[in-house]
Amino acid sequence: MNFKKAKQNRIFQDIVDQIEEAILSGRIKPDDRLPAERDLCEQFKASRGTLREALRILEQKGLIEIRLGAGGGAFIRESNCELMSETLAMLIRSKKVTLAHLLDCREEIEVTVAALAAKQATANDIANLKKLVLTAQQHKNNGPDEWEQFALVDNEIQQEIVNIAGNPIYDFILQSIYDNIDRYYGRDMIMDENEINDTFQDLRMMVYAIGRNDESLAGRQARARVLRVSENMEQQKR
Amino acid sequence: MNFKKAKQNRIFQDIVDQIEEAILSGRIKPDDRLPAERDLCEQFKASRGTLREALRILEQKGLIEIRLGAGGGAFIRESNCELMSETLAMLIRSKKVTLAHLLDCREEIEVTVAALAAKQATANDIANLKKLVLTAQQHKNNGPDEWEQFALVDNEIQQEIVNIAGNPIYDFILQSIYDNIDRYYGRDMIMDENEINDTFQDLRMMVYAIGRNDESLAGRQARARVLRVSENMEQQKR
DNA sequence: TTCTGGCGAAAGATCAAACCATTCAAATTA
DNA sequence: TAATTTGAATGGTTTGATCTTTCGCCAGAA
Repeated sequence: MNFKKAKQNRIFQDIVDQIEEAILSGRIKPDDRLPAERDLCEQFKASRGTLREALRILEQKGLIEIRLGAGGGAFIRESNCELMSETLAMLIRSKKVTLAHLLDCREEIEVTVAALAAKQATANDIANLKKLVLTAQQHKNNGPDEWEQFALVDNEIQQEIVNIAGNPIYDFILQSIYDNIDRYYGRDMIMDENEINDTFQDLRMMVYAIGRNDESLAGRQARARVLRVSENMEQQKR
Repeated sequence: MNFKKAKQNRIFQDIVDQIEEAILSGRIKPDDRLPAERDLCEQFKASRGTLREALRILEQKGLIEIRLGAGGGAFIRESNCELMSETLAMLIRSKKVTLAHLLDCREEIEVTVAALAAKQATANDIANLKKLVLTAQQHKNNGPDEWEQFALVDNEIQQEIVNIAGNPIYDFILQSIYDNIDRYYGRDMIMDENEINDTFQDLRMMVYAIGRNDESLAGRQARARVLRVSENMEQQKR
């Protein structure tokens, strides 16, 4: 037999479970506010200390956000991948994961995602992508003042490709990886004209490949693109 | 500018940071025990309630485990991917992720990992894999009594391949995905003789491909293998 | 000698009742 | 009208007591 140890009942855990269930089942929605601590104590018939331990756990799980002062309290949060990012960050801090691991993983997953997107893209998806590429092209041609916006559209395209791939797990993983790469390098990425042009070509080709539902080409282009980004980072590091 | 809001100083957060730093930097090691709550209060000059909120957070992060009774206390835990699994589990419960997403993601990542392993496998790695395949073959040939051990060796081989790929992020992600698939299906996987034979052939071929450093073939074999597992699951579901 | 039950200390779990600090908004004042 | 004051709501922290679980030890029984 293989039973798990029956953890002793801890009141705060029961409170956590109840609130968590209410949130995840959608019974209470993002931006809703839980009753004040003192009221919750009444409802759960628990002391404030115990209740607060429960709130700490929910807060750390990213399910609620606690605001101070009048009108404050525990607010339900939109779920996001912050917790996954934090987990990765811990693995990095404990030296189990390095920057090279992050970059490699990003490369492989972006390739996978691009191929998936190519396999599944509908006419509608492709039209959207092409529109975004046009926008990017305009920003590029309008000169250095709009390069920042170019970078934004670049991100939008990447995001759209992940959406087309249709599996939110990749989205969460990639977001977490980006977050942690940013912590190494800072968020800002400086490109000169050549790099902008190269990046744009990569984008155009990748969208072209996805438009033709060519998985293999899309994957290759995705790899080319992400390798260029990695190189750019390596240079700025020095 | 893009600063994060400077959260007001919360004492328990400061305590969490200090202990977390001590753990992740290795100043205190797994199985070490923190001082008793009442002693820690002294050291941090904080009340027990505050200290306990900090311990709750550390416990939730999987960094410590709290045992009750005499000789109990807060013990440093070996870091593992439990937290990542929990995160995934929450995404599933909130309906953002489905079983199909898990299976797809598993498929793509195992393919990626097999290809990486093929690219990087050393002679030593390959020898290890072949030894494991031989063990599996013996268990298979020894009949139904040893099929359970066959399954174990099967897992070992998969684990070894992830190790050869050399990027722990894949390991964490895959473990988390397995954990969550198990929660759907239960841990036990029943195979008949045909399935055992097929699985063994997949294994053999995959190791063969890795042994020849043939990324493409390794990837294809990995896909064949994981698809077979998925099918088996689908059947048992009915 | 060896097993068993009970006792007491260690350590976490919980409770209760304060008081402090922050924030918002309504009331007051210049 | 605009700036300032003030009060209430709400989370943050403290203190100290009590309950519960667990472990080790020891005396008595088999």
